[in-house]
Amino acid sequence: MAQALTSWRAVADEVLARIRRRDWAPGDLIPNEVDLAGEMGCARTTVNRALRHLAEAGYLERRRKAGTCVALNPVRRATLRIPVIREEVEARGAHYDHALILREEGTPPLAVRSLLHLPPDRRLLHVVALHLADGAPYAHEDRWVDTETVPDFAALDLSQQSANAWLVQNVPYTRGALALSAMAADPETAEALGCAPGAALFTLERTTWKAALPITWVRLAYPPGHRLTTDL
Amino acid sequence: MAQALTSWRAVADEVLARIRRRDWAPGDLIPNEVDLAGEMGCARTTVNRALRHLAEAGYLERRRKAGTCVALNPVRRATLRIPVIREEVEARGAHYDHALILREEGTPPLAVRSLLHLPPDRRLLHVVALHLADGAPYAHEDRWVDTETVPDFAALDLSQQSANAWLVQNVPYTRGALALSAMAADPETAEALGCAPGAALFTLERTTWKAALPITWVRLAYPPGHRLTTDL
DNA sequence: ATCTGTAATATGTATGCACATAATATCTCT
DNA sequence: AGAGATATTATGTGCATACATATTACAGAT
Repeated sequence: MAQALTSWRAVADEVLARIRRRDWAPGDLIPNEVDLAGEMGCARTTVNRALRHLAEAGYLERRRKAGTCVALNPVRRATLRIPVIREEVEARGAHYDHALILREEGTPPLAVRSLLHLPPDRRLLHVVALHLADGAPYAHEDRWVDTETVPDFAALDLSQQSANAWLVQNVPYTRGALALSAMAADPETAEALGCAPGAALFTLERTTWKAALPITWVRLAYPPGHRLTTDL
Repeated sequence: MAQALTSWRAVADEVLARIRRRDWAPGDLIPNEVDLAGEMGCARTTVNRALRHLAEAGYLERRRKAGTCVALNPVRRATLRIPVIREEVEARGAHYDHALILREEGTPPLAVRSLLHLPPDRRLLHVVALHLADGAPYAHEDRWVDTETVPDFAALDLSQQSANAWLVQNVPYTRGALALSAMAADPETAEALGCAPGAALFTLERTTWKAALPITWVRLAYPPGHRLTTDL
């Protein structure tokens, strides 16, 4: 070994370099931790930390006894920042504001009912709002809240704070699902966002439960051109 | 302590339970590692492992000397599986196939040029293909490849294997960017996917570099209704 | 030949210890 | 009071060691 690699980051870098250099090709079994530790001149703990990190990042696949091999598909996952709209807007140096468009009890559409596992006659609170950046439409929010699970929500003054802000602060969820998709702008959404009806909108849907009880379903629709980005 | 929590998972579970129970509310500083280790009846290393895990998952924020506090926003990130189309299709039990629609040298549009940091006159290889699941359109792929960075690509028989499969196997990248968005179907894409022109398509764009050299830009467009999902 | 129990082995985890590092708090000098 | 040096402190990391656990490989039984 030319130089002892004694920090787990250095070890991880070296292993990643070998993968990129194809010293170790996808699918290959790489040396075991003890051997690597010997080669690198550090403790097995350090190698373990490095390899665990690379496995979490998706570069390696590890199985007890079988060993560690280079992942066949270098990147099969990405972590993306889920926008917290107010922060997102303010991070751009813009002034955040939101406007309540609708707030009434009603029967949610089938798609929402089935996602939340609700009976057909169950009534929820329907909230529609528009998020603004410097006065311009930033995102359109369509939300259904189960006021049986979250009774305090009914009394909330939504002109003061956004539904999302209140919910994340006050109702910890135990399970959630996220779906990214696209939708054609319906007339109401188009008007709110100031785009043409039928325009292609990027959407982000989130459903949350507290144990088995549904809390809320929310869909954010962004104006045409909006992109959610991340590094790989 | 009722019961010594001696595995990092148990410690993590306990800490998460306290956060959910609001013993520790968002923004609160939680006890330091030494104290927690004392309370839980385990080594500081174990607590460290647990807290590090929760911080990576986004539940905690940690700063040296300042301490560890409960994240203000429980989930601000999600890891999502990036589809490897062939696998995705076959995982559904469908037969995968792909069809080459176009393959010719040309000047990429401005958006692609600027993403890849290329001069205006630079010519790239343009490849358009359709991914099929049981013969039905599954995703439309629009790709530009820099054949100066990847000379071997020019000689590739794209009817045999997909551009993506070859690239991930043969050209390790050092940097990549991912963007999720929506677009209105242009006539060619609409025809390939069998949807109406102007329909809202969910798109996934990936750009990759090898050091400072651009490798490829690719955009996958999915038929209306397609959703990319993940748990929170 | 197939099934089954057992040994071998690579990774996974827990611990005590030491020292590194970042960031805040405090003290000192002007 | 303000600037800058210094102490303090919580997390970050490395190491040696021991034991746990999942899986494979192999040997022996049927």
